[in-house]
Amino acid sequence: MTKRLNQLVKKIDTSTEEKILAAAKKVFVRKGMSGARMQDIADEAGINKALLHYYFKNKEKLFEVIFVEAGNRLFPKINEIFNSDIPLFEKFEKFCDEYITMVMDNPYLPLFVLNEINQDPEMFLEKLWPNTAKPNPSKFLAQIEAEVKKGTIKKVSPMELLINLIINGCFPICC
Amino acid sequence: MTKRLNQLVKKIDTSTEEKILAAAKKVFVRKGMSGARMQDIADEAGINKALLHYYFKNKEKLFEVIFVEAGNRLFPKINEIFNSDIPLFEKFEKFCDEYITMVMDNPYLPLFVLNEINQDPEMFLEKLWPNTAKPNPSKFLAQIEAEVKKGTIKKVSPMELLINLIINGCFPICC
DNA sequence: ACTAATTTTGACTAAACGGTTAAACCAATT
DNA sequence: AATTGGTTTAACCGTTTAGTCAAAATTAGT
Repeated sequence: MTKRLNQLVKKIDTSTEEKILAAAKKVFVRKGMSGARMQDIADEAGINKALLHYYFKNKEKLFEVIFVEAGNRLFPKINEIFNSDIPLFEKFEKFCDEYITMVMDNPYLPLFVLNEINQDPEMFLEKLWPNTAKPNPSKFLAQIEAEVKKGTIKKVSPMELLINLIINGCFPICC
Repeated sequence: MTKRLNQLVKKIDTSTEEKILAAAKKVFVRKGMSGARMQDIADEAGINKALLHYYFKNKEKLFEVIFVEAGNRLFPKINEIFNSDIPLFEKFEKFCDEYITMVMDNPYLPLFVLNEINQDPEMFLEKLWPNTAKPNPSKFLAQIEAEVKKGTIKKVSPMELLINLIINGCFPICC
């Protein structure tokens, strides 16, 4: 009786791994790698600290999972959007819409990712970049060049424009 | 002989306090409060770790000095510029010029300050804000309203405009 | 109901870290 | 030369922290 109930509850309840990941995300994103404590994550997940090491080898591995997930959410389908065939200004709209929505749901995410990339740029290149669809800026660049020649926009560096979009999205509403 | 030489060297050499502050700035700005190690700062300054506590009571106090100094450099004379009587677009130019120059000299500063404010907003309000000339946005706001009515610029929130200027300055050249 | 495998825990360890202390050092004064 | 006061250091201390381990609890198969 209780067994069947437990099984049912187990299926309904979020699994331990999911609880850990949710807790780790919350703590890491808020405090950063060096500021986060394994004990805090365990408390947040409502489990024993040793269980963290049972599911994830060590702090670094657990952080890596969160960081990669956060990065893939922050730079979601930037390339998919900007490499696609839709007109440039529709790209801006689509990007801003999706991006700002995401930032509003995860306010601390951009600063977190930006900061951790700053702390350890190699990890970004090794762990995040390979998982992302590689950029093919040629199309995006060509579209910008075209608009510049038409005179619809001023001459800008495509990369700077992208960075501006990403950075400005960090503070869509606050203050 | 050596005594006189030492005296001379002592006067020529930067003082210990200056060496500590320079080292602390370098380490704190790079690694953040939680990531910085007192030993690293001591090593960077080329001194014993205990000497840090001789000049500054503890890590928190030393950090505070660096944070306040960094903040006062990052938000330098924003108010002085934006409260002044010069025309709006000259304000933009002056601000961008001074600000970007500063960021180029201290690339890690904006992200550092932004991040630490995020970690402990109260410290910002208690330690940094009081040392800054209070803002008087009314003039700035009025100027923007005027330009909007003239049609020279689109309708924007003055605060958002300021934030955009500050944030965009974080990545003036890189990438 | 019994057993084996999996999951979870409390207690523990070793290292890292912030901070303290007493002694050594050094220039200036007498 | 001895004394004094500010400066610097090596050694040390207590706490925190990531990580370990064996035992307990739970689950799943028979």
